[in-house]
Amino acid sequence: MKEKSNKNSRISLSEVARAAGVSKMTASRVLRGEGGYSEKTRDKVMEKVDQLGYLPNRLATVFAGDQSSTFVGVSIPDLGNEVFAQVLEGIDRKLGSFGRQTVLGLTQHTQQEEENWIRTVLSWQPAGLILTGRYHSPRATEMLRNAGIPIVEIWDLNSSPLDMSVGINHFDSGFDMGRYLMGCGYFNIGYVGTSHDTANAATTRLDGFCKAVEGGGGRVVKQLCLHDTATYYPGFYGTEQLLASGSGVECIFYQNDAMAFGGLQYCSAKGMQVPQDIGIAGWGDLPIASVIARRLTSMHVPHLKLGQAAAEMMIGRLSDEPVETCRDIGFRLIPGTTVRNNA
Amino acid sequence: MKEKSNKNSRISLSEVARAAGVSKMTASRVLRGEGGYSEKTRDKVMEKVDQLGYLPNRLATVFAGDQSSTFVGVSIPDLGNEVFAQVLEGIDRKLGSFGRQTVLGLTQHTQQEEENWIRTVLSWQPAGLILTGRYHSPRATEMLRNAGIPIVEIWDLNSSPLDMSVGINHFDSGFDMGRYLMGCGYFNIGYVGTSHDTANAATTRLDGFCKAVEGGGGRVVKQLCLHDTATYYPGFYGTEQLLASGSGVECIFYQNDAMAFGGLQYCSAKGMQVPQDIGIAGWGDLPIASVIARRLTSMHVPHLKLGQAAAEMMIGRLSDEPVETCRDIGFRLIPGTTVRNNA
DNA sequence: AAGCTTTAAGTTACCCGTAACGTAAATGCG
DNA sequence: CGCATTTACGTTACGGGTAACTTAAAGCTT
Repeated sequence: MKEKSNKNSRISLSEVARAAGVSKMTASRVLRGEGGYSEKTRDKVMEKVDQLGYLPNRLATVFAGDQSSTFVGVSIPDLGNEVFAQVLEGIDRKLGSFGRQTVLGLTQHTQQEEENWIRTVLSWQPAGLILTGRYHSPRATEMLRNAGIPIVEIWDLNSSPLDMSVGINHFDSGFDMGRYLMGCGYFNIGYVGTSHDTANAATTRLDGFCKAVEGGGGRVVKQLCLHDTATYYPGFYGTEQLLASGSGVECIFYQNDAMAFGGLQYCSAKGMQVPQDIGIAGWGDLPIASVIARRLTSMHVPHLKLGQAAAEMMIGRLSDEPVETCRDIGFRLIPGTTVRNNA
Repeated sequence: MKEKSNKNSRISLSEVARAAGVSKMTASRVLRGEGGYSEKTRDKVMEKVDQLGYLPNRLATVFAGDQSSTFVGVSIPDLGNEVFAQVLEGIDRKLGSFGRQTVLGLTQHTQQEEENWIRTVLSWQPAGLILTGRYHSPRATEMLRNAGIPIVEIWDLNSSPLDMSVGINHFDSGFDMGRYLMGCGYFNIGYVGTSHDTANAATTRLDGFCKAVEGGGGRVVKQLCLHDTATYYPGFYGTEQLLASGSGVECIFYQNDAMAFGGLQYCSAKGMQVPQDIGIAGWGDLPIASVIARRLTSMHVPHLKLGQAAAEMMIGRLSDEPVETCRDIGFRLIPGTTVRNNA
């Protein structure tokens, strides 16, 4: 009655063995190629494998407990942000080349989503987890500690990680950008970003940025768009609001390049010249930043390399190789031509 | 000796049951909330669950064969292409809201990679598969047919799908763009894209495009960059090569928006005015296309909606609801301002 | 209070592949 | 040729959870 079609129709090892006239164990040995059978037997078994279209059930293997799974859970805040898409691509390609599969989780930047996803994915006995960000809910942290599997926290470099960490120091990158803009002669500087109820890397960047600017005698005017994803449109409207507030900023630093493009577009729509009338600086250095007419001032982070490094650390740990638990992937300021040159 | 830490340390249901002084079965019933136990027993079990930090092992449940897994395999060519990143986001969000997890596979546009991934992911007993594209290797096709699970082929609408299909008619979208550009008064039109050894949606678009242009008395000059991903730089250099070839094209249609941005940049770097000196048309309508100074002529495809539709079809099929097997998600031509207006 | 029904458990078997162990036949060797 | 060793298998048990069945106790009815 009840259709369990796939379960019933799936060919099992026993069926292959029976068809080949050998025991389950012999068939298993042939499939794993670990020896202990004759050529004739091997051919017989392999013939039936092809004939019946047998596909092994990895669930059973892992479940038997003699092997760990080949899954790695990877949590990413969202893919609308090109940066994270590239990080994910770097991770998946590298994991894939080592025979591991990515189980994706989009956390939408919330700890609750992350916690739910962690609970679910742990129930699938993953070989390890790669998580974006260093801030997790208390329950999540507890589950992660108890999981007993390798964990790589990426993006936001964490000097005391749960297990391993790779990323950059966001505070420093914000600080460097602040110092650079001050060096360009700006003092009254705006910031346009999105607001988050929980701590995250963007907030840390802003902290570093403020420290540099305010420590250098400047002023930071913040414009945080509520409940918006950090893309073009909030960049556009955030800029409009900031400029309308009468704060008289001479330069705007954005949470990321996408928002900066939105800002550029607003300024150009209003007939403002960049950088003559206003300076614009982004963060993240999207590929397109080097392809628009004016090179966007930004902060370059090697996204793909970051993803690959995370996957390498995971693979290394899974192979019991010694791995560094904390890796700084670095960033590089791109001067660009969208802020005035102080030279 | 050998550390199998996670295996040994993971708390099992039996341990919870023993701690609570009940049988495994009773504990199982409590956890599934299916009744047949007293309140006192429930509290006792739940107390131990919290105390020991028990996490169920879904592998065992699925393996037992009484439930299908909550995994859905999703293959995507690459995430460097923003379009596919958004499709994936749409899929994962929707699947997640129904308690399903995405197992990712990046196929790098090759059938061999896809086949390998399919083999692996099927061994994990997924509930279903969502595949980008309609062209699979013969072995892959055979495995898919035998798998006995729901399969959604996305992106390239397939009127006779393996199981279900959702996407757009790429031939028609190419045709419509060809007719539009002819209508703008262009006759000598270039195409810049990447070359693929296997059939794919971009090739189908080009076929439709050629049919419209050549059928209307025009000419298409193709410039296919070998072995390159379809992003900004091949767009830039492909444009350079096409213009250097002396074909005298008046307008260029690109494989996608990213390549078109590369072309725009090349033209602007060479001092050519768009659309006065040359027309530029992209495909895909990236979010940034509406944020640059000139609105890029393009073809809009509802990416996020496409992903969500795919996930909905999958969920529907898994819930034994009747679902349409073939869904056209549609496209819309964006006239933009990067081709001359024939009005 | 006897008899019946309901509730709250426990027991057994099973899913699929593999480790560990057992065994019979083939081979090697002096 | 007889004994030790290797090869080529087969057999049993197991992992973690659940379906199906069984059993004991409690509740209800008249």
